[in-house]
Amino acid sequence: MKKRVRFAPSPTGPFHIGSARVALFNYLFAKKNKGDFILRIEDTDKTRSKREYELDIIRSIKWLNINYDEGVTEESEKGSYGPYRQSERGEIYKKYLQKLLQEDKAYPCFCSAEELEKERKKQLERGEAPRYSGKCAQKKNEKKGDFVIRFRSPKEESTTFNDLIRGKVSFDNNEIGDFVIGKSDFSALYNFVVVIDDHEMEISHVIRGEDHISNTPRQILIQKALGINTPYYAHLPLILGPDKSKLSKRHAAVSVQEYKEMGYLPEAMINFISFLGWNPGGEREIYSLEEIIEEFKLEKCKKSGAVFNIDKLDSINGYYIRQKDDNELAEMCVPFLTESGFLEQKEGKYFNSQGKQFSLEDIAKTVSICKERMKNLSEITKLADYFFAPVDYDKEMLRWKNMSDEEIYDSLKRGEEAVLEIDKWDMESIEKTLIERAGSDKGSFLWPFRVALSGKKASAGPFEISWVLGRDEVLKRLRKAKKKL
RNA sequence: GGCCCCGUCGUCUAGUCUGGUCUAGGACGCCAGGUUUUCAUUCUGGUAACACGGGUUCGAAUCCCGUCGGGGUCACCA
Repeated sequence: MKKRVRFAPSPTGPFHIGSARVALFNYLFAKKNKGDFILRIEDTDKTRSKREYELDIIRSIKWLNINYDEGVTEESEKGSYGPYRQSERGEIYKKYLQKLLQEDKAYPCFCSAEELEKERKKQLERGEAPRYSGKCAQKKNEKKGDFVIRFRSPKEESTTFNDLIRGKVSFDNNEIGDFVIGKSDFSALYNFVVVIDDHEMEISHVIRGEDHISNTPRQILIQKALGINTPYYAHLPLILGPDKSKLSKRHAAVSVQEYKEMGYLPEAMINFISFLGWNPGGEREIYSLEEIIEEFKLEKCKKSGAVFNIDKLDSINGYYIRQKDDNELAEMCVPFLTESGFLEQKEGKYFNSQGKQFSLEDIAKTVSICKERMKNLSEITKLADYFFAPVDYDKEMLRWKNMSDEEIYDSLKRGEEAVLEIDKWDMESIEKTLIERAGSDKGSFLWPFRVALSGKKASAGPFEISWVLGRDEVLKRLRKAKKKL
């Protein structure tokens, strides 16, 4: 039988990194097993669901290069099991809800919310699992006002399923109680719609977060009542914050969009996230998406949660940045440079605030000498500011060790002469000439030179900066530095 | 609190199923050193863990039991 999996997020907020991982694992499983991956939008909660969040989900998944075979797209939807939005599947749920009602496997409950809340509190105080008393379970055809539809769950025995990651998981049926599956207008609730959709969409494996474990017996009970098959279940461990609780906004940035904006590369995110709670075994840690698919096995998933370690992400991201082709990297950096005001894009050309024009090639050169210092794309603005804007710095920064002002001035002057001597403006000639001129005391020559160009204590090297800046600009900056003394 | 799940360096993990090759390996971080004008890159070395207690066994990180610890979940949300 063909394996079919789904990722079923609710569009109730910015797309979460934890959700992204669930989506990824479903995708990996589908690809590895030549199955189908479906994106279903769980928007039964009309008040909280928003179209903008739905778009955020779709775009984020796309940005990560996770493709799905069926489901909601930006424009419409694809696949033959639709509609893929639960808000559009009301009639389907109604049919099943009525069936259960007719067979007396579910019943209307007229208890008021206040009543229920009181009961719940009491149970909680007594240290019991709150569950419905069953007050309306026996009353027939009471017809006054709104009601909810409760599932008549068995009071004896237990429900057990074989989790593909955790093994046997068992729940006492008596702990479950008669839970609500729908309302008087025949709109259906989560535990019910999931079962119906997974069945109708012929989902074979449900791969989701550990937080759904306790919903699983309820869903299995509904499947039994309906006489439909139970899919395989696999519950992934959660992504944790530094305090080991579920990763949330108070720990770190949690939306995929935020990571994109900070300048993390999708391939780095994928590599990092897939190795949270999963590992192919062995010592290699850098894998492309294709390689991860090739290695992917559900059984290799860990059972325990994994702390989201931003340092590790940074290190992986830095690695991917260093591997990137300069031109490609330049294009990826442009949005960050324009966003922060260093460059302005006009008719496909780039200008700095002084009106100086930069070609993409210029930017690529700049990026090429900064990239080994970048942990993420946004850092280009701090690392390369002196290429796009005038430098300003304190005179003292020019001082190498105990040099006197005169020595610094002399050093700068020698630099100027050297620059004039360089015949061919390429990296080798620049380096060769400057090194020759530096003599044995490289620091006292190279440090003031470099600071004059970059205005920074830490930056790329003087040869590299010179190469990118060009002779005229280098001369200009050296002269400007001399005037400070 | 009830129920469910989990427990190898600070963190991500390999090893656990199929006990011995594990005086527990790798990565990130951190520390020290080499290269280097600076920072970064890179290279070398170091730091640091089988939660605890009982068993079973010639032998346990690996199997069993218990304890402790952590997390998840208990809606007319999903």
